[in-house]
Amino acid sequence: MIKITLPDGSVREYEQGVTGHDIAMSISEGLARNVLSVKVNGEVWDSNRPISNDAAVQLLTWNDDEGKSTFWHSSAHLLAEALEELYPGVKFGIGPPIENGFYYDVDLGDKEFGEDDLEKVEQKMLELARNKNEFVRKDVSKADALKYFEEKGDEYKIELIQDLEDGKITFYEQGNFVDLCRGPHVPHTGVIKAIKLMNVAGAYWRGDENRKQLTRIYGVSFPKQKELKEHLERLEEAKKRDHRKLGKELELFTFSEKVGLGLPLWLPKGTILRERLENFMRRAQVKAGYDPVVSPHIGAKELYVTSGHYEKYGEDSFQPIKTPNENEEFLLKPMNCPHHCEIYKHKPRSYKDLPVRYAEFGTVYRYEQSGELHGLTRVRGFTQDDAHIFCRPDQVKEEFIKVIDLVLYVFKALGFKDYTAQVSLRDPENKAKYIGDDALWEKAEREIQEAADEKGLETVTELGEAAFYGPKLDFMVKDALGRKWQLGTIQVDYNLPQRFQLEYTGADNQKHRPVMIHRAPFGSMERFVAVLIEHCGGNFPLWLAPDQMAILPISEKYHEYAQEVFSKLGEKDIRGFVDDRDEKIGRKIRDAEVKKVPFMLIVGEKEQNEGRVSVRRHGQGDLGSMPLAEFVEHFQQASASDFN
RNA sequence: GCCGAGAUAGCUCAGGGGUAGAGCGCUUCCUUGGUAAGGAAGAGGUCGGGGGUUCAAAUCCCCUUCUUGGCUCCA
Repeated sequence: MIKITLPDGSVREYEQGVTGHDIAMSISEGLARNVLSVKVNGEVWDSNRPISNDAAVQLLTWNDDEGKSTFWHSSAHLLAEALEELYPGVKFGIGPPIENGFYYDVDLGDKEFGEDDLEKVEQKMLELARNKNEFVRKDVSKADALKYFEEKGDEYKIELIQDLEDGKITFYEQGNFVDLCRGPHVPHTGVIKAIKLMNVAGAYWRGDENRKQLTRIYGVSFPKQKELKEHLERLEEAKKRDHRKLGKELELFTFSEKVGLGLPLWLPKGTILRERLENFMRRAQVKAGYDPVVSPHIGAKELYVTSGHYEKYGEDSFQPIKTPNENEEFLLKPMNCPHHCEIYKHKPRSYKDLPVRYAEFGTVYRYEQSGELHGLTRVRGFTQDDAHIFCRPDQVKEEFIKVIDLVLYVFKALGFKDYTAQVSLRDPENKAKYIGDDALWEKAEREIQEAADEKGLETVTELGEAAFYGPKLDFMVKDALGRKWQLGTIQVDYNLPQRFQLEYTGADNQKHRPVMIHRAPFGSMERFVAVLIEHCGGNFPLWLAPDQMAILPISEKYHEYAQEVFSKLGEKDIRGFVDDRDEKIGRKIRDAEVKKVPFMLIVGEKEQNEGRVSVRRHGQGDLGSMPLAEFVEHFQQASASDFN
């Protein structure tokens, strides 16, 4: 007999060789039906795999993330089985579960796989699922594993097996399909009841753009049809919050082919929103001891040769601008830091002057690959809420922490709770991608982690995500459709001060080298606004809303009073418009609601006679009539409470 | 840049070899109104661009530009 400890701490005795399924059966038949896999001493196993020793066991169902992963991983195998039936000779790459579903990378030879094929494959999968084929685990030797896939002619699996250790290789078989796989899997294909293949995409084998591009088929599956339906409805809802859609509907920004791809045009309402954010940041920065600076949009090529940007990105950048006469070349600035370094250098610095903090809403231009452009989140011209802090080495951590405070303040003010703090380090396998010496990199990496730890920030570490001149602390946020974007970023940099020969005179009367901290709490105005739009679904906090109120006269007779209210509110910095169209009040209300205007002020005979306004709040309805002064007070309170 | 999908009126979209359609928006007129769409009339499109097939192309084929879902990249 062996002892099995369940998550609630209870211990039960079972025969040696008991399976997760058996354990579930001993609790209830219903549970046994729902068990997808089982966690044995922290490792996820098939629910039908025998347990031979005492163990801590957790039964995993659809309600556990790991249970879902098992389910989707098995769905990927089912997809592969369907593909093999429909397209004999297909070769397989990898087919993992992902956050919302699964995919399989396949080589279909000459077959052009389009979206029309998805439904056919989907039907085949459902057909195969109904066979309730068991997933059978088999240990195989490396030699046998290689032999199997050599005979099958699947070079991708062979490559994968070659990297595996002999003795630890397993195959899984369901129906006529055999795959290299470490598992685990659901008991049989029959539990997969609802399947939707979402889309096809090209994906490079092993993520290497120099290798063959395989066809990646994305799908999602569920144990119940209803759950699939709900999932698809959630996706539809999320699409309604897409900043590209709302940006158009609310007239915030637009693009023009004639202006150029990836070059956003800010419309008046979007510009107001953006300026309010900028002013908010300016005030916060004044408080935090930053000095504003301004630098031009271009800089001599030599500037970027010095900074290292030219060597690193010159080929993949907008090419230099040439002057008509002299042999001069200028680059559109891709970064503000070289300019700020030169500002730092305009006079000698004493250790007593540091830290110096230069802030600029600097517009930069980067040549992004055309396939990368995406609404406002990935563009070719954008404005960073940039600043560079020049400080002594002993001030780095303190300054870094102050910046973290600023970023957190900004996120809090805007109600961003769902972010990840990511420590972005060098790829240790590929140090040639970065400039600067190891010791300084290590020092910077240590300082970032320490600062984050001191702020009690929960961080994830990503290798290979550093900037080429230094490590970063990035604040990542997801958009409506779950795509991750980097917003705020803080970077410690020992390299640029060296390249620009920045100095200050220390207490010892010797020259010393300052350290630079690059930081942008929003990241860029464009991306930040995009994420903000999706975050609030276009219902901006009152203090940011482009139109804070709409004055809606009942009829033409009250236009004059409406104008009077409008200018009185303007004096109190409450912005909006008078809807003086020849429409009925119901219509005006509807239009203001659709445009997500926070306050609607209805004015007619009663209001005019008594100096009042009838107030309606977006999404809430009629708040009743009140004297204008009372509305101003109500507005100001509402505005302040929107500011977290 | 690569693989897939798409582009028809300002917006959202239908149509699919034989003289371009709807709803909303816009303009004009009627209506002067009380908390989510008042009525009528009208203007508006070389069906993204180029080439080909055809008696005839928005429609079929090829190329191209842009948009889009991914991949790679992201100072």
